[in-house]
Amino acid sequence: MTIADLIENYIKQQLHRSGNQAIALSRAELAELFSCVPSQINYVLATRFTLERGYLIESRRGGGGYIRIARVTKADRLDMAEQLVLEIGPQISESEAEQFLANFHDLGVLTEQQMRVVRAVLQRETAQIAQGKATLRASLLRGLVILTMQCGRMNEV
Amino acid sequence: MTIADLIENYIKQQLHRSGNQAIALSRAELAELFSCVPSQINYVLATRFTLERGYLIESRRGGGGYIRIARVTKADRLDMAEQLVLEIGPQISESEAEQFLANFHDLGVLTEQQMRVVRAVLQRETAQIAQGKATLRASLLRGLVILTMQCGRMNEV
DNA sequence: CCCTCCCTGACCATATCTGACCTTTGCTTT
DNA sequence: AAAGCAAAGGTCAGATATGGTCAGGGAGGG
Repeated sequence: MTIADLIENYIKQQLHRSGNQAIALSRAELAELFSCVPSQINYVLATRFTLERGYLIESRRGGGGYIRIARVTKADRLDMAEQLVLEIGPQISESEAEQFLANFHDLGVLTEQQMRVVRAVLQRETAQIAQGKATLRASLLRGLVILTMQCGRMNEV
Repeated sequence: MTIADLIENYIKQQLHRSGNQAIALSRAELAELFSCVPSQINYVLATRFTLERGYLIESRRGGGGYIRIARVTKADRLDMAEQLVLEIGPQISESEAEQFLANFHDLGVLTEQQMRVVRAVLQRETAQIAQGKATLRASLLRGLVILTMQCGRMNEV
C-alpha cells in the first residue's frame, strides 16, 4: 500500500459518502493529512481519477482555490461497453488494453477477477509471438470482453 | 531438489496458509530469501504457476510494486481442458476449431450457449483480417476456452 | 553428444515520490 | 485603477524503488 493508494482510497471514500456525486478538496490540506508534498496529490489525480476511469477533475488556483472531483454519470453501461468494444481499433498497445479493461471494470461490465483472467489470457497469448502483438491483442480483447459480457448475462439468468 | 522447486513449494505453502486464496509477494525479498537473482522468481512463476495449472499472476512495478499469485483452480475440469488447450497448435483451421469446440462441449467445459458465443466471436474476429487467420484463430480459441472455463468456475462458487 | 531444464546477469520498463519553479486569483494598499 | 502581495494550485525533471525480458552458460539424464 503506497501513499498514492491511501490517498486514492480516501478520496473514493469521501466521494462515496457524498452519494457518489462530487466533492471539493483542498490540495494543501490533503497533502498535510497524508504528510506528503502537494504535488503528490496531483500525481494521484492524474493517475487514478482520469476521465477514462469515470472521474472529472476541475480546479481553481488563488485564494479560495479548490479541487473538485466529480463522478461521471453513465446512462446505459452495456451500451457504453459496446461503444468501447467498437472503439478498439485493429491494433492496440498493452497500456491501451489496460485502459480499456479499466474502463470495462468501471462500467461494471467486468469484475476484478474477470479482469484478471482477461489480462492473464492477453499476456499469455501475446507472449509467444514475435510480430503482430498489437493486432492479436486487439482481436483477443474484443473477443474476451464480448464473451465475458455474455457469461455475465448467462449467469444472471 | 532445485532452487526452483524450493521456491515453488514455499509459494504453495504460503498460498495454502492464506486459505488458498491469493498472496502478494515481493520479488526482491523472495530472491533474497532464497539467495538467488530476482529473475529466478520469474522463471518459477512462468514455469510452475501458469493458468493451465490454475494460478493467476499479476504484478506491478515501481514503488510499492508486488507480485500477486491467486489460485483459481478446481483441478479436474482444468486438467481435462488443459490437455485440449495444449493440443491447439500455433495455427488451426476452421474445421479443426470446430472439432475442438465439440470436444470441449463433450467434456462439459463449454455449454451449448457458450460454444455458440465462442464460435461467433471466432468468426467475427477472423472475418476482418486478411492474413494469419489460422494463427489468430488458434490464439483466440485458446483464450476464449480458458476464459470460459474460468467463468464457469467463478460462477460455481 | 544432445536435449531439456535450471540459473544468472546485463539491460529495460514503469510506478511512486519529491522539490524547485511557475501561474492564477483575490485582496490590499497606493 | 495599478501595483503589490499572499494564497492557492500546476508542471516537470529527476531520484528511488520495483518488477520484466532475454540471451547465454551450466548441469544432468538419455
